[in-house]
Amino acid sequence: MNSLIEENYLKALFNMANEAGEVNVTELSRRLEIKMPTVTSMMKKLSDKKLVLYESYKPLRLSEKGKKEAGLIIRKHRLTEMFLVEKMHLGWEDVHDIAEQIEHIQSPVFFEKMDELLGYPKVDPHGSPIPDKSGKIVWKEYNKLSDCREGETAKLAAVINTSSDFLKFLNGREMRLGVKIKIRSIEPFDKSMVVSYGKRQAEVLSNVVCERILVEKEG
Amino acid sequence: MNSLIEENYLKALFNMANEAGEVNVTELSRRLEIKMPTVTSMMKKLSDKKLVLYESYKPLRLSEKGKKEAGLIIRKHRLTEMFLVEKMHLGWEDVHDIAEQIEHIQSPVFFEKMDELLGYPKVDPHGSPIPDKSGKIVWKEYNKLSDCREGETAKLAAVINTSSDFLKFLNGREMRLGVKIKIRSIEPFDKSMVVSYGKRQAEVLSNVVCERILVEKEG
DNA sequence: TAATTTTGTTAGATTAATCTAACTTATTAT
DNA sequence: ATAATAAGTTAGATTAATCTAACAAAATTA
Repeated sequence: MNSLIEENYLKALFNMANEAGEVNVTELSRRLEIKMPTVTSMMKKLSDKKLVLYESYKPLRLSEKGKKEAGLIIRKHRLTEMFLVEKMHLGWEDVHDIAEQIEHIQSPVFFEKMDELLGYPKVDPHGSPIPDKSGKIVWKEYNKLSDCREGETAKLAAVINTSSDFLKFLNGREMRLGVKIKIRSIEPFDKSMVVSYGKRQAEVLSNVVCERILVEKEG
Repeated sequence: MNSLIEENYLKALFNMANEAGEVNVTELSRRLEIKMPTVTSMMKKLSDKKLVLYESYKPLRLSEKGKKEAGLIIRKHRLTEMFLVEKMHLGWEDVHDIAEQIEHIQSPVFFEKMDELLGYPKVDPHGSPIPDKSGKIVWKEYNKLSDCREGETAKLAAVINTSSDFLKFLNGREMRLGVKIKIRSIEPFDKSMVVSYGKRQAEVLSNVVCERILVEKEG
C-alpha cells in the first residue's frame, strides 16, 4: 500500500507526463511545492517500490506499475468530480479540492457504486477522460478553439485549465460542455475571437481563453 | 487545524466518554491500538492545544473545545453513513469503514450538501444521533430490548454494536430500524427472548443480542 | 572551450508519530 | 500495612517526510 503522500507524487508524475512529455525534478518540485532534495529522495523510494524508473540526472518516468497506480487514483478523482456535479449538484468550479481528498479513500465498493450510479461515465465534468479499471486512459483528439478558423462550428468538449477562476469566467458566459460554438471572426492582431453559441450572438474571447478550450469540430 | 491522527484521538475520547463515563490511558490505548507512552504524549500535545484537560494519573477528559471538535467529526461520520445508505444504496453493515475515512475530509460545502440532500437527518443508519452543527449531541432515552418484559411491544430504534457481523445477523432475520417487536416470552435461565415482528412469528434472540438492541416502548 | 547558470544530489537536521525498556505511582490483595 | 499487580510516565530510539546548506553535474552563454 502507498501512503497518501506517495500517491500525490505518482499522480503529479502521471499528469505532468500527459501535459509536457519529459518531467524533471525541478518541475515536479515546483508542482508539488516541495523542495528538490525531498523530491529526489522520494524518487529513490518510489524507485525501490518499482513505481518509478529513476536514474540520477535523467528525466523522471513512471514504470508500468506506477502508471497503473497513478491512473487508478486519477480514476477515483474524476469519478468523484462527476459524482459531485451530477449527484450532489455542486458546480464544476467547486469539485476539484474535494476530489483531491476523496481520491485517496481506500474502498473499491465506494467507487464502484459511484461509477454505477453515474452510468459508467467516460469523462469528468471538465471533459477529461476517466481512466478505466486498469488505470488506462485514452485521450480523444480534440482541437484547441484557438486553432479553429473563421466560419467553423465546433462543440465545447473539454477545458484545459480547471482553475476555479477560469470556470467561473465560463459560467458567467453560459459556456459549458456541449455548447456549439460558431466562430464569427478572428482578430488578426491578438487572435481574439468573436463567437456565437446558445443565446449569445457576439461574445468576444481572448486568445488566452481560446487556447484553454478544447473542441470537437462539426461535420 | 488538527491532523488526521489528532482527530482520531479526539473522536475516540468522545465516543468512549459516551459509552463508559471515565476514560483512562489504558483503555484509550487499547481502543486505538497504540501503546500507552504514545497516548500519554499525545494527551500532552492535545492539552497544549486546549482540546484535552490532562493531569498525570487522572482520568482523561475533553475540554469544551475538544468536545465540539470531536462532535463535528462524528457529525461528518454519521452524515456520511446516512448518505452512503440512503443515496448510494450501501448496506448499514458496509458503511462504517468508508465513513471512517470520509469523516476527515475538509470541506464544509460537501457535508452541508449531504445534509441538505438527506433532508437534515437526526440519526444515522444505526440509530445513533447525528451531532448538530455546533457539535452537540442529544441521546434519546432508549431501553435495551433485554430490559423489556413479556407481552410488551417496542420499536427497534438503534443498535449498540455496529460490527458488520452483528448487522449481518440482523439482516438475516429481516430486523431493521423501525420494526415493531412483540416479546412473546423470556426464558428465565439464559434470558433469551422469543419475539415476533413483521412476518416472523417466533424468532429466538439470545440475551447477548437483546442487550445490543435499543428500543422505544409503545404506548 | 571556458565561465556561468541551472539543475540535481548528498549530508545532516527537524518534526510528528510511533515504539521499547525502565521507572514511578496508584490500586488491590494478602 | 505491606507486598504484589496494574496503570501511567519518562527517556531514548526509530521512521517517514520534510527542510537547509553545501557540493556536483549538466546545460547555456560568452
